[in-house]
Amino acid sequence: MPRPGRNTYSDQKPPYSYISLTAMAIQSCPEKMLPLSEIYKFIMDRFPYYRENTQRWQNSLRHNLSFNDCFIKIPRRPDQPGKGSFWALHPNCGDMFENGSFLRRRKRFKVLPASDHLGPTKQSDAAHYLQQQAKLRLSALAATGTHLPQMSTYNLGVSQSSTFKHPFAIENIIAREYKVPGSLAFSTMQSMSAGYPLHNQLTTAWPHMYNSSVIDTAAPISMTSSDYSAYGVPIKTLCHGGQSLPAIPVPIKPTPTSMTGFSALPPHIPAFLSNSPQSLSPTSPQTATSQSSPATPSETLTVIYSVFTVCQE
DNA sequence: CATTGTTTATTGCCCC
DNA sequence: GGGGCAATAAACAATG
Repeated sequence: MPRPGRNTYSDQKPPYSYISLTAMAIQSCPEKMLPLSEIYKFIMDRFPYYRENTQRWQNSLRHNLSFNDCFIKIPRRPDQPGKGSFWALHPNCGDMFENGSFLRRRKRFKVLPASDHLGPTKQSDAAHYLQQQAKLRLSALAATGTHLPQMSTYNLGVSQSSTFKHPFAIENIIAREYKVPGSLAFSTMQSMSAGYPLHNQLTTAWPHMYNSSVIDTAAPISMTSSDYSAYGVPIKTLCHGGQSLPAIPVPIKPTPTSMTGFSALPPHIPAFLSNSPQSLSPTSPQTATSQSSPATPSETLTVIYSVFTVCQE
């Protein structure tokens, strides 16, 4: 296999499917939902290959968004300006990728037509669920400062198929995208190498991906620079008290059956859905100092249950 | 009008 | 060879 030159190497087509790329983009933002244009931007920022022939791949990507049940549309709130909806991953599409790797998908995620089981399988439920999740993330964000706390929102009782983090896992991929101090980025790299026996894996295994922290210091997905929220209101306003929940928008892709609401947390949420990128590194300073985080997983879970209780009424 | 979203069709690859 | 998945093209509708 001839190795292409270094210059052309980074322009190679990434080994990810559009589903993987989209999932990466969605997972990279704190709200875990992005409008289409932001998904485009994420991909183009990270993968130079996709800065060309945009019409072609963007059409394909839109096709994937609509075609695959693992993506759900979450409508903007009425006071939210902008075109198009937010896109999120279906909460039950966990373990879609083997070992958390975005290189390979286990099987196509399909929403089951029946609704007599646990978890928000229906599009409407999933959208509802994700709305709440995004709100909780933002609330936690505002309560703890600029970064997400170590709130492993779904980690309790979740199938932790991957304490081992595959180097192709989302955490390892998007971690570099996060706006972190240089020293932290370095320690993250170190911990990744420690967690997986590959030497210098990022620079050798990801020639097709830019380290956007170099080319884009104002990381577009950091919370502070994110100019959109899923609720169309300033973060501070949104998180103030969190008492008066806005009306839950109706999902755009309705199911024929009536909406029953969901009475339980999803039975399984993948680890890659639950972890903030910072949490991938057990040695990262943020992890080391996260004990001061006010929201423990159990506390967060309690909050979630409370929200669900409210929403079911 | 540009963007976003849906749907259908075709093709290629991989695996059983 | 057939089935499943993914990439691509294209037509078309909806929307801001």
